[in-house]
Amino acid sequence: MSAIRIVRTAVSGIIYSIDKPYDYILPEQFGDVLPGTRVVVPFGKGNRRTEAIVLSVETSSVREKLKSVDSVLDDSPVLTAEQMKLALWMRERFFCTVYDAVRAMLPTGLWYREGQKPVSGKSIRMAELAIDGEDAVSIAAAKRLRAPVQANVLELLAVAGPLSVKEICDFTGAASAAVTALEKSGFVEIYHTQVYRSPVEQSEAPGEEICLTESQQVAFDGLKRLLSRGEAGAALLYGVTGSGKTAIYIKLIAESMEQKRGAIVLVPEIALTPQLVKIFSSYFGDKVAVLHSSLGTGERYDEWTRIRRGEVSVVVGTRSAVFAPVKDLGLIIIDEEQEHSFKSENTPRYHARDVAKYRCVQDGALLLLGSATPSIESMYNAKQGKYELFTLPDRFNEREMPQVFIADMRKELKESNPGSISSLLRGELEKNIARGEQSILFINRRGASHLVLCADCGYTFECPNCSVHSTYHSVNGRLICHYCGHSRPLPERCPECGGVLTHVGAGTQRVQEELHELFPDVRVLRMDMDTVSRKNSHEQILKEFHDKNVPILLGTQMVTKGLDFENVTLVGVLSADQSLYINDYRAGERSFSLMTQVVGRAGRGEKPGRAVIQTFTPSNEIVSLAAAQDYMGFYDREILARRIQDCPPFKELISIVVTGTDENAVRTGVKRMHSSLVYHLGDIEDIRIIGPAPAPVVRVKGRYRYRVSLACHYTKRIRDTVAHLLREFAADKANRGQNAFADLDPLE
DNA sequence: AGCACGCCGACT
DNA sequence: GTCGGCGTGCTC
Repeated sequence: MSAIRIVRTAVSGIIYSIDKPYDYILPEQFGDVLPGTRVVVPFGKGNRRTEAIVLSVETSSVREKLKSVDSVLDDSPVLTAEQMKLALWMRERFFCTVYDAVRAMLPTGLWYREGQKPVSGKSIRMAELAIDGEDAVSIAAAKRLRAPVQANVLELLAVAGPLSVKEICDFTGAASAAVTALEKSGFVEIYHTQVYRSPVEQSEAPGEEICLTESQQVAFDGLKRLLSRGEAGAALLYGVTGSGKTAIYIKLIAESMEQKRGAIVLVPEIALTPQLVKIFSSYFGDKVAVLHSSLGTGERYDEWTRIRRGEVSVVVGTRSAVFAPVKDLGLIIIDEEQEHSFKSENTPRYHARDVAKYRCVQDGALLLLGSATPSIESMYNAKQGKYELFTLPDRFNEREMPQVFIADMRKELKESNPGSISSLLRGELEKNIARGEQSILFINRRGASHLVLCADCGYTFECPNCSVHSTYHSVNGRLICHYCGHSRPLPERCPECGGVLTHVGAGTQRVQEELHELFPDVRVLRMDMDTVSRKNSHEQILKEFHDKNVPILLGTQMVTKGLDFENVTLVGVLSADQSLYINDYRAGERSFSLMTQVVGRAGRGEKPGRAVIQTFTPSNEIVSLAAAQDYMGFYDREILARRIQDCPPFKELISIVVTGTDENAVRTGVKRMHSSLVYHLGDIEDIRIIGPAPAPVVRVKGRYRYRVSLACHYTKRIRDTVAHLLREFAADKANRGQNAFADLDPLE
């Protein structure tokens, strides 16, 4: 009997607790199949078709009772050996299935769904001269009388070089038959090429020569030295807002391209990619690709393909772009590295910074973290010498930092101003309007904004599925749940006592109305999730703000970053409190970073800037540190708190979350999990086992969520034990109907 | 007997 | 997660 081939695979569509390698017979007919290739296999009792990825191929002479591979999805591996290793590492570290990790690395179009064809590249016909240009011109002259169309085509190709058949036909008015005829006679060669649906907006003008300031030059030289070593390294570039980090990124990328190595640049938000892509493409042309979640399936697939083929040297994108299959990776830049969007809140619950570190070690690449307000962890690592620290202390062109005022909202209330604009801010706005200068107002919409409550009994509207307050949308007059999307009309009176309903806290719409009352003739542009949902609308709003010199831009998170307008001389933080007082050890860091960024929006041009921070607690130290733009002061204060709280960077936090529809069952489930953790890990000296407690949002989409958290050093023993307990939890009948998952370094 | 439903447990 | 198997209990 001849040897049979067996593939060891990681299958999709399974839960973590049964994720392990599954072996299948690989029938002869499939030819060579390498690790990293996707296959379809029968799985489970019903033998339903499941996508799987080949981990390894072995031969065996003994016929085992195994099922057989159904089909092979890829001609060649879609993941490299390194990527497969990364997937296995992610499973260990983030408690996901191997395939969860694989899915994060592949573009959506590649996924297999029964009966559905995967997206493939579009191919077009290209025509090129098969003879040299001068010959083509003389042949064209000879053909002029008998075949004038062919003659035109030849002349065009001689001048313009390779063109698509369609372009030729459009340009000369020829039928494609003319081109085919030229191919037959051997003058022209026709070939097929991929046409890429590229979302990269090419910049028309090439980028200007970059001149670095003295401090930029020092940082660049140091980073260049690290990059040229060609071994894994990490650095933190701490540069105040407007200090010119992007210029250093560009020079560094150019340097790595010089060394024939690729780069990945991660940005926190989709909204920031087009700007950066445009700048980068002015320096690196079509060597730039962009990857983020709002690309269409086709676009994403094409960008991914270009990257994989090595046609791209720079990838710009959001979190998942950290997996971009860049050839000879030499550099990963994470801009605004403290941003929470680099942490995934869904399976696989990875942090892009962790993945980037792993990839840099794998590839001997440099990891560069850039920020005006580095995360406490990163600054700590820099101070400990784990990262090299580079500092850009000055704003570009030596512009002054804005002058910051703090408005006491308690006083406003006492002086019977119940609105969301303090008299101080109103005064500053008036000045700006009079001078024809622009202002940006920032609302933190987290938490209680858009809250509707009863003025008499204090009744508030909660979503019937989730334990969060519903958000009132005046567009359709409905209460909408921010988490599950459930919506219902707003009743006219309080359903409890019949009292009058009032709006508390303010969303962008409410503030816009208020601004309209204060300044009836002044235009206010609004930028938030509602107005930005349409494609490209973000840029349209900003363009309008800039071009039409609209006096006031009002918005949420998205107004805080990347915007650079000369005429903006005033910014306002309408309520600093909402983010300060949420129950999360990073609330201070988040608020400080937010306020610093907002303040940094003012005075980017010639004129000096002002900022107004409104708060009900003006004595809060973080507010005053942000007002003073004193990051190091903030760091010194915060690092002490972190040490006391047993939080990162001193300890890692891992939460184990139990979810289910029956609240009591979930509570007993999480208690069981808690005692297992105490039993298995209680002997560790410096571990803290916290909880169990309801998750910050205890009910989401009808499921209750309770959690128990560990503050500890993230050792192999911890990983193995948590993995073991998750499997044990799933296997225990007592936990039927409940789900347990672990989240390393959870967001809140 | 015949079947609807819910729970169990295995998944290569 | 998802399916078939199988027990329970109800109905014809």
